[in-house]
Amino acid sequence: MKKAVEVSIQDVANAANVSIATVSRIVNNKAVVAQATRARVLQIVEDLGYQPNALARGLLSKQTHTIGVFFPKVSGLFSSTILSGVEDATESQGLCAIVCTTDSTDHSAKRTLKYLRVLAERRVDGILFATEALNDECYSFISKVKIPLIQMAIPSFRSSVAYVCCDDRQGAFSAVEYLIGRGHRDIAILCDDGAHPDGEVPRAEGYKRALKSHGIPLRPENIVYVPGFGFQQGFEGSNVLLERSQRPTAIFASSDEMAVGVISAAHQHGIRVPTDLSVIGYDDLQFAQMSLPPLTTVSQPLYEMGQKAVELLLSQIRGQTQVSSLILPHRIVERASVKSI
Amino acid sequence: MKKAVEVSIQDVANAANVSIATVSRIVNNKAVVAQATRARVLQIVEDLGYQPNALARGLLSKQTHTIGVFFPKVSGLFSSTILSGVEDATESQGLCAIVCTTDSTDHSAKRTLKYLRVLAERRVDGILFATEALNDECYSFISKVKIPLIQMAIPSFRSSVAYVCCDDRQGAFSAVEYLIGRGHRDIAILCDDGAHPDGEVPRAEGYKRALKSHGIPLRPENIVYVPGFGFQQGFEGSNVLLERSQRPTAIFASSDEMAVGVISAAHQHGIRVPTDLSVIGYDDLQFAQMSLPPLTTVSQPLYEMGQKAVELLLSQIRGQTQVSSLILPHRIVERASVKSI
DNA sequence: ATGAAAGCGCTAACAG
DNA sequence: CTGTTAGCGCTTTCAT
Repeated sequence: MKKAVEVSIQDVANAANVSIATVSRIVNNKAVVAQATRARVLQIVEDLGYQPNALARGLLSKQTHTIGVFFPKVSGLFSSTILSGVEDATESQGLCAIVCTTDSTDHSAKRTLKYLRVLAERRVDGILFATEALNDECYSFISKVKIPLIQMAIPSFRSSVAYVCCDDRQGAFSAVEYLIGRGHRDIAILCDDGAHPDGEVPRAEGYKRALKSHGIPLRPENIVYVPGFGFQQGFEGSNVLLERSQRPTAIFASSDEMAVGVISAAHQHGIRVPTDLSVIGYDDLQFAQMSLPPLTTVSQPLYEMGQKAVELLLSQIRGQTQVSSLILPHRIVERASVKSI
Repeated sequence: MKKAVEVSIQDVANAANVSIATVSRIVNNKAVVAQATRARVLQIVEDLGYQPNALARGLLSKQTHTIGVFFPKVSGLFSSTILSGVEDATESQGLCAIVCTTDSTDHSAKRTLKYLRVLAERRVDGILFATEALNDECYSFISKVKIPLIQMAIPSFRSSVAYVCCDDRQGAFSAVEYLIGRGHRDIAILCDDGAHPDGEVPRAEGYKRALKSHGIPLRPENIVYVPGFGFQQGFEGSNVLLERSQRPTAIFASSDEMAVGVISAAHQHGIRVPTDLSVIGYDDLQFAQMSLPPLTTVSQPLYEMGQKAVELLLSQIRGQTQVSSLILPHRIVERASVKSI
């Protein structure tokens, strides 16, 4: 017997003694077809296990119902939370998502470019790009082949590409204000030194503003830049802070992983969190509630971000020329890593 | 100007004054073509930004260089580590991976079935299935459409489907033996009650054997079954253990998340880890090293598992009828959650 | 070395 | 209501 995937519309037509056009109509519920034939054909479709060939369809319709989703290589839970939102949205819309991982260590973006080419050949309907700013070469490729594109988790500085993200400056502002509200005055920040599109570090900006708007003088040594958002960076970055004679009473970490790193470092120094030191994180990943103490943090709606990105992309695919960007709200999730003083 | 993706082989042929056959030969490096034409055509391909249409190619070749990868919905880091291995392997092989999430709460596997149908229509070259056993309906669908399939992370009980996983019984045995080697005798285990293919709970089996082989009597109340592998399950499941008058000196948790849950519960009870209680986890996910104390655990090579699965799948796709399964080695990673007594 | 033509599986006019 | 036909973009004989 033929493999089920090898039976074509022709086979069905033959078996049913109708033309392939009729089979097509029935399978796609187009036009009116006699009840009798319809039933007969449907039965045969069933018997033969006929599966319409999406390649042939796509060739005609110029739509593949497939999108590509790019994530940085090693981002763990952060990315997979977004992906989860993306995947739920695509699934419910009848799309498929191809995952593409970018290599952040490779500044020429060779891997990204390779994927882009592959996706273009496959005629994906659109592309979602997370977390990293698109470099020029990649961007020019995408705009040359004119594939709809939405940026996630980070604002795009190119006016032609819409994005969905949170306002990091605001989020940081809230976090620091929260700390201030709990009586803290000597607050440090740990942040990634990665160049942001506009050259600033939004979370550091938010931090500065919060201090300023509360009339708290900025101590420059309270801002420490580290290379990345990981546990290691949090751990090492906080050491300089913790070993100072006058230690800050609170640390705002730019990610939950960093925050957990801070807590570990504190622990090694015999500093208790939150008794001796308060720490607040950013993201609200799954493990924020699993840490000891459970982490107070700025929650980003990552899952929703993925969902919304798919919606935006879809409306762009459907021909909406001007799609607006989306700034999702963050919120503080209070747990137990901050003490009032 | 035409979108680059809309340039067809015909356009190139016209512009170069050759037939489409010649363009095809050049693009695919088939047959011998005059140096002059080759150069000219290549130049035009470049100028026009011609991208061969993968759909058309696939229609002819019956190969899509695409595979589908199934993961349970809420598995976070566990799945994404495997996925990372899968994606690296597919990328280097010139394949694309479509992520499909299964809904573990839905016992009829509606979502899985829907995806399976979609993948069949797209004529994916193969399927990778992680973590959950395939239910009968899904399996019969796959075998009907004859799509090559490899199971990951859990052994398959169907002789026709190959798998790559670790030996959980052995892993559990090692974990418990490790504990015994550190002087523990009163050891509890927290395990998922999910039905395993063969109806047993491999980690519980390994636990029992380890005790037995060291002549330690089994206390039935030391085995506690919980519904799942999460933090919550670890937390709640360990409570019964921790509130007992005679508390075990060590707990073997069936996952790192559970282990962290145990540590949190212990903390709440004022029980120090590892001073008052030792705990060992399973998986060695990224956060195992971030916990306080850092978690001693059984490391599963999840990333490698994903890679190997792709290799197995590929050899099956390439026509290897008998592909063998693979049991990857685990190892104990010593950190700081176990004390010698 | 190159071209013409068939055909992969399907949809969409256009006839009947 | 149903069949015929012309492609969609490509690869692959078979000629030349």
